[in-house]
Amino acid sequence: MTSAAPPDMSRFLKRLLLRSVLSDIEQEAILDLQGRFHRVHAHTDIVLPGQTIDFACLILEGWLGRFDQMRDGGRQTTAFHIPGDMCDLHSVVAPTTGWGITALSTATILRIPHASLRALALAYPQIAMAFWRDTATDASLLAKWIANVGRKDARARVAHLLCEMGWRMELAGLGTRTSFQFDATQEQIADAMGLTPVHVNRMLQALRAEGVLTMRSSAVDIHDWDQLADIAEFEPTFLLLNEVPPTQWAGITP
Amino acid sequence: MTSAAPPDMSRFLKRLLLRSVLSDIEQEAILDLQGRFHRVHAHTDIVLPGQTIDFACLILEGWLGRFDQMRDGGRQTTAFHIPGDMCDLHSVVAPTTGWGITALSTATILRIPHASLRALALAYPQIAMAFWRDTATDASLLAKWIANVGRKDARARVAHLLCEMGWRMELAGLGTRTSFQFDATQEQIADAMGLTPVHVNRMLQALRAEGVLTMRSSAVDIHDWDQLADIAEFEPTFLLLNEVPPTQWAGITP
DNA sequence: CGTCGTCTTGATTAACCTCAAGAGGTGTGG
DNA sequence: CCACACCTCTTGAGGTTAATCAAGACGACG
Repeated sequence: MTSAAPPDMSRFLKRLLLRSVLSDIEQEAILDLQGRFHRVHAHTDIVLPGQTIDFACLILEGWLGRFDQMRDGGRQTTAFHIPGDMCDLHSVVAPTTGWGITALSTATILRIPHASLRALALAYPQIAMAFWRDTATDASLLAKWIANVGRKDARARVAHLLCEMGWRMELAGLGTRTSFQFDATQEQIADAMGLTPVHVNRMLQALRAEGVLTMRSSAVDIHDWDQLADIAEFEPTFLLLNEVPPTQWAGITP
Repeated sequence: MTSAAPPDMSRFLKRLLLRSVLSDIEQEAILDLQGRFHRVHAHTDIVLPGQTIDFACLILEGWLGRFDQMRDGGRQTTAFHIPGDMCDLHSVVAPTTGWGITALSTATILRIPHASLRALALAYPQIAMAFWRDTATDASLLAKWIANVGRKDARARVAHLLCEMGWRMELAGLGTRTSFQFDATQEQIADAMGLTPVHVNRMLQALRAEGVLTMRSSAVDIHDWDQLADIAEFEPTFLLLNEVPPTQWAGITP
């Protein structure tokens, strides 16, 4: 499904402003970006591995996953993306993908032409820096995921994912870090954490039994943030929120 | 150990030119970068997790690892870096690190001030794009590592690492993909692959027993590239070499 | 010559996977 | 409105991979 673009770059701009300072003119330029509106069902692949693309995907609603595919068809999710994320902004400088993007829920996205994004980056050096910083943030999350998958046990991995998503949802204005909507199936979590769905199930049960959280339908409620963060060895440094003074963080209660 | 900077940006420029097109003026600007020369011993930490830095590390000789540290002191290496890599170029836009950098061998590096790099990016939009692209390449390798650690068994992980290093060494002009110097200890490989040194040892033995490679002292010789690539499910797409027409690839025989 | 780092080997253990089956919920078509 | 299919979650039993623990061999270096 495709239609003309309702202008809704505000969440994306807000995300950039978490880490970058942009002038009014630069902010206007971001808000003026145009894209093609799409609505996709859950389990739809939006970008396939190996494709060369000329657009980037801005999420308006729902959530997507970036994945790498194995020969046997098995998938490893390498990143989760929520509304406000331009989930493959880096494809502007690397349009031939090794990865794919899939809709993990029903989602609405805007496809923004690379040409527009490149034009902005070339015209406004500070926008180029902000885009570069966004890619660096993405890389920082990837590095943290390597550490989680490589060195932590299953329970800590799941705990860390929930801490990460809590922070990111709160930063995106979609709930608080201890209470947010996250309608991931246990299989989707497994694909991301390098585990099997069965084992994710047992680890979530363990966390519930410890009383640190509940997950009913798609609502995550973290009852004991400190304990969950302790289990996960969660440190928010990797979210790269130090780049801008806290006064510019919108709606964040530390 | 520190001294005045002998200008040796040529490897770094060559690396950028693998994926980006830069004019003569832009290339000159890169070559004119100045840095502070350091010689470090193996096992020296160059950047510690949590530090805020105002320089980036260009490797002239030897090799470094980027790592994440667990509470118990255990380390997960998230990237290996070889001569020509500016291993934390992304720190220009994210100077407060969640990671650290350590010398995996005796190495010589140049510390390039963020200010110089930022000035270049702001003055030359195409250099900004090239730096952004370099960070995207870094992120692409990180994503591939997640997939390896999350979904492949130990033998395939080790095989993939050797394929990756072979390609990168060849691209950097430091040998061929089937024959290169790689003086990693089995413990360093284990830290990177999410394994124990004991198990890395057994996997290397298995690969040697299959006749696909030999590793004596620091020399890697891959006798059967196709089989090793098959074991590893290695596809070079993730190295992002499609950005520039092959005529610009220096000294590569496909 | 002795020490230290690295590699190697063996035995045991633990974490996680695989396979299998059932329960609960939801959407769909007759 | 009910029957059925399908998806997700759950539980159990048994199997496999890789970790852990321990010790010896080898080589480099002082």
